[in-house]
Amino acid sequence: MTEGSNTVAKDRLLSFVQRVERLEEEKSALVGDIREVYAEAKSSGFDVKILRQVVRRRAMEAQDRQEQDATRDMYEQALGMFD
Amino acid sequence: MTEGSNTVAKDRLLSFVQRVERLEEEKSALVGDIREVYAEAKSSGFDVKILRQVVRRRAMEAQDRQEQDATRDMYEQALGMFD
Amino acid sequence: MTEGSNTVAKDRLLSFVQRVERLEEEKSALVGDIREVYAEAKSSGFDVKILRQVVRRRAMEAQDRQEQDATRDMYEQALGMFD
Amino acid sequence: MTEGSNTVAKDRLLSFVQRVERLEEEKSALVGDIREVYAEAKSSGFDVKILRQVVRRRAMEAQDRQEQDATRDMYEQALGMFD
DNA sequence: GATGCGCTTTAAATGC
DNA sequence: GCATTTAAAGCGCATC
Repeated sequence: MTEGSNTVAKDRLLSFVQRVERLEEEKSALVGDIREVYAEAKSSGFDVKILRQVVRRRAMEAQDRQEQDATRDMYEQALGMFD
Repeated sequence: MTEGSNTVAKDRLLSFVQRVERLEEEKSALVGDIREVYAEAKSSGFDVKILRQVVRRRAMEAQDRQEQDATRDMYEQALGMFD
Repeated sequence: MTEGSNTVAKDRLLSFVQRVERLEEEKSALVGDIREVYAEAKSSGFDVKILRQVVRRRAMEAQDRQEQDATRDMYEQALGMFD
Repeated sequence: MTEGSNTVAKDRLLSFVQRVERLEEEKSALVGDIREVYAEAKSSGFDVKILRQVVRRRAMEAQDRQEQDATRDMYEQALGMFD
């Protein structure tokens, strides 16, 4: 075959792969940007690990977060983890 | 060759692989056991997700955990997340 | 104090957090886009799991990839995994 | 109350947590053992990363593995990754 | 009400 | 030892 039977599938495959690769590239750039922000925060004296936690927790609805905290607190009290 | 030159390496390779597989098997069994404990806790009315958090947090040294909590609290206060 | 002493730190904190959140938002959008491409590929009959492997493998230098394949092949031959 | 109303729940909670912790401990030991086997294999000249792949692949049914390889090969051929 | 499936999260491994 | 990358596990949904 010249321009054989599976050319279409081949082309689609390549198209999908390339679209993903393009998006992955952009994603990598953003990951780099985020890293830079944290690096800057760190050099301003903030604790990066905690900052990441806070960002995650802000993404949760306040309601959910506070309910989770309350439940966990209750369990940890019961276990004497604050004594 | 009968009992060819690479038989030793082959045997070592197989031995390593089998040792790992044996250990992985035991590990899988434990993972299953852990899952069962959580399932039991759940049917006693506990919140499994929070329980997992608590177990994780107990594994940290109490000191570290409380320091982390305090730092995070300070940041979250500053961000008005409790208002 | 009016506009107290820690206002600056507070503002910097908020600024860092918001910059990260903005970037995370963009990142999430990209992750969503990638997911969509795979979903589309899937509904064209492609195997998404394998596609992801292929994308990862393309990211490795062709050289590395072929070396890895060769080594793994050797091990698997030695273990009789193709018999 | 002395031996108050929630003592039972408290006890159950502690019991669950401790059971999990015991199992997690054993699991950690196994993870350590596995790591040691790989370390030993490495010092015998084997490539640990590839070994891990092989162990994973042996865990898949041979059938599944060969199907996956065939599918991936087809895709990679279509993408000209072997040219 | 189970079983698969995809998304999220957590843990482990790899490389600097 | 730390940070990034990769694999595994948990969780929720949707479907039958």
